[in-house]
Amino acid sequence: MEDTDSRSTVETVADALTEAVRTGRLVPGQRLTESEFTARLGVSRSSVREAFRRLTADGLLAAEPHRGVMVRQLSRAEVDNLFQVRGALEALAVTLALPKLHVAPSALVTLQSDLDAAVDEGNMNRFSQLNGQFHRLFRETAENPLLSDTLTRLSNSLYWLQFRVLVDRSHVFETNRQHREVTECVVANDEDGARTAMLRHIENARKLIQSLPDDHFAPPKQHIGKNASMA
Amino acid sequence: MEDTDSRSTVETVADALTEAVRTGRLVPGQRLTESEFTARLGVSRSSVREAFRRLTADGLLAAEPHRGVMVRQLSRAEVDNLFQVRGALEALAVTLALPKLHVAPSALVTLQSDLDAAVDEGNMNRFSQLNGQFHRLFRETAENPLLSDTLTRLSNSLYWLQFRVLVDRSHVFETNRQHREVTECVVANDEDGARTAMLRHIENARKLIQSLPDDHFAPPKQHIGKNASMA
DNA sequence: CCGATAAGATTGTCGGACAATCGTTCAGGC
DNA sequence: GCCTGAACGATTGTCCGACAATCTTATCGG
Repeated sequence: MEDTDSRSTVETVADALTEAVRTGRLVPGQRLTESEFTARLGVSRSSVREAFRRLTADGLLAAEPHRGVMVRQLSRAEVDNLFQVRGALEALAVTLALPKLHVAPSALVTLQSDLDAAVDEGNMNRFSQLNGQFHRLFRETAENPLLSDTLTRLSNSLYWLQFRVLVDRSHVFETNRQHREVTECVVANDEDGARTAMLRHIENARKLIQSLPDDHFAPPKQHIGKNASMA
Repeated sequence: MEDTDSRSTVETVADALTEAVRTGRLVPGQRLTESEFTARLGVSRSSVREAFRRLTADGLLAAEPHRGVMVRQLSRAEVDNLFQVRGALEALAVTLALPKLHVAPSALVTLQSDLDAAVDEGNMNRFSQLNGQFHRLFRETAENPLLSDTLTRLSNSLYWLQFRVLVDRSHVFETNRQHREVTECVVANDEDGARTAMLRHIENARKLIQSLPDDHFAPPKQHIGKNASMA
């Protein structure tokens, strides 16, 4: 705990929690209590609460009134809902990014080479990491911060499930083939083709995730009425 | 005070702030201090801070570290970014909602009649309200809570600008004509037509908003803060 | 075995306190 | 006179302790 406090306390806590989720020390569905982290990280309850709320907004945690927060675990229905939104936004990202990527495709083709190499080596962790970079490249090249942030939030919610799928060797060839399809359409300046290929890729990811056993998902539940602020 | 506290303190504060923004008592760009509302609403600073964070996540307020929060004011670039995302998501809402609205179109056609009536009467406030209901009908019929919440958040950020545009009589005929176009496509079960009409409607709204004078927008973000712009 | 009740745990809210940071003001140096 | 910079006030960030409200769990009685 001898951090040089260059960032704010809340950021430190939030980063620690994010790391714990990413490394799997905290698994989806697991309940987190405030007191647990005030003690472990040596910060006040206020900071822990603030970090909880921030990560909840980021899609990494889920909060229920008077019941605390847990590592977010999606139901199958929520996965479908998320992929509908994700598909629309990733397609938009392709449309916005394509002109820029077409004139300067070096980053994309390099990334594609790395993906191919990772597949050849059977290095699933690296492939998973590069897969994230692939999608990030599109949403950042789109130069729309709102779009990028929204997609990042969706990705955060999916992190665990996506990881479960991507480490499976049996799907990696097909998945990477779809990547290559998108890349080739971008190089060929084929917008419709790139969009379609990306949508097919997203739909494929959805199906792979939905093929996971039930114990990876939250039980189907009624939607929690969040906020109704219009009249 | 004399409220029967059926909801939580934070919700009460958040609702009060939302109402203040909607009625125009708080205008975009205005800075809000915590102490101001602890005193006025008789709640603790914790609750005010929490309410600020919640409304920031909802897109109604904007926060900057160590500088507090203000009523969110978009720059022209942010408006464009928002409308790109909004277009993609409203189009998705149309696609998802169309089958359901086609078999049970009564709510939609009633709403369209009300819109037409509001136009005939020149009742701009009512038209603005019904316009919100029109879009809300699609995103709620889509039965995708994530999509609905995301679109609601975008709408919150736009509320003020949209209101400025909608109260202007000179655009209401064209705007409502586009509504009717969407409605007719839905009744005719023409998905592509409905999507296209909705996208045209959204793009039209963007242009109307961008035609507002500069003082409705936040200054464009720039990293170099050396200029002296005093008034 | 099941339901009702009591005890415990956890969150929601409060009030105060202090440090860190930002914006402004004002004095001094060029 | 204008710019630089130090002091100041205002505001946010963080911590602490306390209590009420609510949820969870354990216990008891039918």
